[in-house]
Amino acid sequence: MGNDPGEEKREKIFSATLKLIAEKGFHGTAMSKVAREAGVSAGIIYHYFENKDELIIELYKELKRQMADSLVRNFDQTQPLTAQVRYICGECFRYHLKHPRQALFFQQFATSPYYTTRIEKEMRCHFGVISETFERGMQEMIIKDLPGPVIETLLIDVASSLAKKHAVGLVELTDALVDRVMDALWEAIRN
Amino acid sequence: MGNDPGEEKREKIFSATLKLIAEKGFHGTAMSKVAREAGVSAGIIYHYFENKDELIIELYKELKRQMADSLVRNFDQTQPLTAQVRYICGECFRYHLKHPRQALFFQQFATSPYYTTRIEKEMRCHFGVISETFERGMQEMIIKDLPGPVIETLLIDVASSLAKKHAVGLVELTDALVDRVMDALWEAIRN
DNA sequence: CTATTTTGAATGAACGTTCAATCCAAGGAG
DNA sequence: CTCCTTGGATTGAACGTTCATTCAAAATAG
Repeated sequence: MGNDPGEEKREKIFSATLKLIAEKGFHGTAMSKVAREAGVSAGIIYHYFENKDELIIELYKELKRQMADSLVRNFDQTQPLTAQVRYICGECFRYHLKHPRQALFFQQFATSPYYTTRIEKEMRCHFGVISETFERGMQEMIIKDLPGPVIETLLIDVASSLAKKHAVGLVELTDALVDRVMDALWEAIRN
Repeated sequence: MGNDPGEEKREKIFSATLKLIAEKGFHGTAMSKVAREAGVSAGIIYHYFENKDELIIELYKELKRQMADSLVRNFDQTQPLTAQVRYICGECFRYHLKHPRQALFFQQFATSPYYTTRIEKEMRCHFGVISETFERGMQEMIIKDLPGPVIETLLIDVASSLAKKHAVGLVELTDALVDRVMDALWEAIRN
């Protein structure tokens, strides 16, 4: 896979940034530490990113894209809506449990000044299939007619919040517990 | 109300700290900025608190106490258990919507190195009535037997996530919508 | 007067960012 | 094959700023 070597370096910087931010938070993550963790010099980060803020926002977009891909990849639109919602919910949990650093990062990002409507709307396109499915579910009165961001909160934010608590040891998310939480969320959403 | 003037200053420092931490996070909140926001000199903070860490921990304890008070204030133990549990759920959800800064602060604190079992056990006493009610609710099968942190996520993290989205304009939280979300969450929690 | 509260300049460490200097791969010339 | 040129990639020391914290001195209270 003769990848662009610059792309490789970008990824190294991304993954070092993700690791440190998950551990120490935004302001606890120094650019010099990112450089050390990525095995590059401090200056080179500014060759690939304008500054620290842009690095963090670009990382968020990249991770959001990856998550959306993962949710949509095996999504089956021929299934009944109940199954579709459960699937999305389940994938969400599994994804965040499998990538605890991303869960920690997402939580921090969502409660930071970086989080804006502009960025969130920019990311909407990656979740097209999913939101369309929910809209149809609402029209057919199968699920409650709640605004998209509310549904997102109930599925995605709950998953990342719980995954974060799992990552720091506040709760143990067994498969059985995840199933029960998904059941509970379905009760919340369905009509 | 001839309050201790030192207590007034403490409160000023607390509210400045809360505001800045909710906006910028722990590391993004400089002591000098806290001082400016509180309208005091930088040095005086160290007269009331040993250092930044102690300030943050004391703020957490104070806010936790305030929240517990607010939940218990109009709590009516003569009501049927279902009404009691619902009442607490509703108050909790509304409290965090009403105090988004506290919600953001709690979220940050809970997943930071500041958060320890020791502090949490110290705070238990303020939630006596509340946790007893939840326990009885679970025993009598009124609500689902889910771990505390999961219930907390459904009430508190959902509330603060929605409050944030409301703040950036991603969704408009009308009273009617809040009621509907609260109903939905009750469906998730109840048995 | 004494005792307590308050100030804000001073301190050294750590931060984000810059940039002159170097490295290195690729290619043409001899 | 060797030498020279070229331009982007990379380095790390250096810069100015900001940080948490301290403390002698000033203000205030009793």
